[in-house]
Amino acid sequence: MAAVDLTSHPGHLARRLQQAHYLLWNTMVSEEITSPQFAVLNALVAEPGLDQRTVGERVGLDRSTIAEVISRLTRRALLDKVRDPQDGRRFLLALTEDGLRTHRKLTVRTARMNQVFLSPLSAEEQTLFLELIQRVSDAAEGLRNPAEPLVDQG
Amino acid sequence: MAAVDLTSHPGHLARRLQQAHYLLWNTMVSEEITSPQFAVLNALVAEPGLDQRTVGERVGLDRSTIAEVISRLTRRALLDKVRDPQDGRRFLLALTEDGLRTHRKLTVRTARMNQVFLSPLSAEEQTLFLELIQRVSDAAEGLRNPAEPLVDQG
DNA sequence: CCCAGATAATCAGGACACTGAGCATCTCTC
DNA sequence: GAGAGATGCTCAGTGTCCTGATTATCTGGG
Repeated sequence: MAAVDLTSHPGHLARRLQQAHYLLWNTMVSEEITSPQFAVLNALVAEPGLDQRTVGERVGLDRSTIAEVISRLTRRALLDKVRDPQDGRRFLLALTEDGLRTHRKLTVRTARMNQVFLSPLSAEEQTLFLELIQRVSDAAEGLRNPAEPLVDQG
Repeated sequence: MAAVDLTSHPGHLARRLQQAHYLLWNTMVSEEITSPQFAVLNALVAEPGLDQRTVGERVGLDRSTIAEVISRLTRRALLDKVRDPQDGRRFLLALTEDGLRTHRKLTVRTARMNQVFLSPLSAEEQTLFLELIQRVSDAAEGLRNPAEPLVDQG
């Protein structure tokens, strides 16, 4: 009676986009390491010694998810986890030799995959595409932590 | 040493986009019904009496995931599941009165949410955005089932 | 010094999302 | 009509994702 066309729903399309990416990642990059796991490795290459929460912030994962991802990476000996002697609540994270090697290897493959993934778009469209996604995500993200809680008392 | 800028990675951005959408959906549409669940309801409004596999195909969910989603919707009495008398393997699915009501209610809220979600973009950008996502997803999806398996024997 | 609030991590519980394996049913062919 | 292959569904296992509650630790005020 009143069904909607889901192709005009950005949320639905976002889900499909991620599935498409998952598929391509699995065939072109790795069946062992997932895309979020690579993001964590990458964050620790950029800034070794970060704590869990901060890594999560860098790659966009909440406290629970980042804990799980890190536990898997630790189990596979791709990163080390040490109590911060300065602050007993924190764990300091850093890649192992194996983690570094893995990151290097996957970086190359990831670049190739991104090319294939975006190949249906022209060069200008690709740039625009990335920019549009980012603007939409950033805006919605902003709604989560209202920077200024809107003064509404006289 | 060689960390990558994830903002140029469409996969990473796709994940962030979906998280942003999840957040907005949760606050503006429903905390009970998820976006994939709404997609299933919507598919059954359009075509009542579909079987599980076909619904999954319509909304982009694999056989296992669609089974779980349907089991949740059935548990909440939003849809009915009946053995196909013509084909004992199939279950025929159709919305209950409650399911129809829920779909109607959420359709309105979803439209509002989509507006907010896309509001950082101009009207032209919005159209373009949806089109670009779809083109990328469709292309990657196409790699899954090669329509013509490329004859390579002389 | 001690306690209250903030902060890092864990745990429990729920919802997607995929693959591979297995079961029931249908269908096609001989 | 009996076996072979295809097809719809379920189940087991893994990996994101989220929220709410709990635990351990730190910090600041009295």
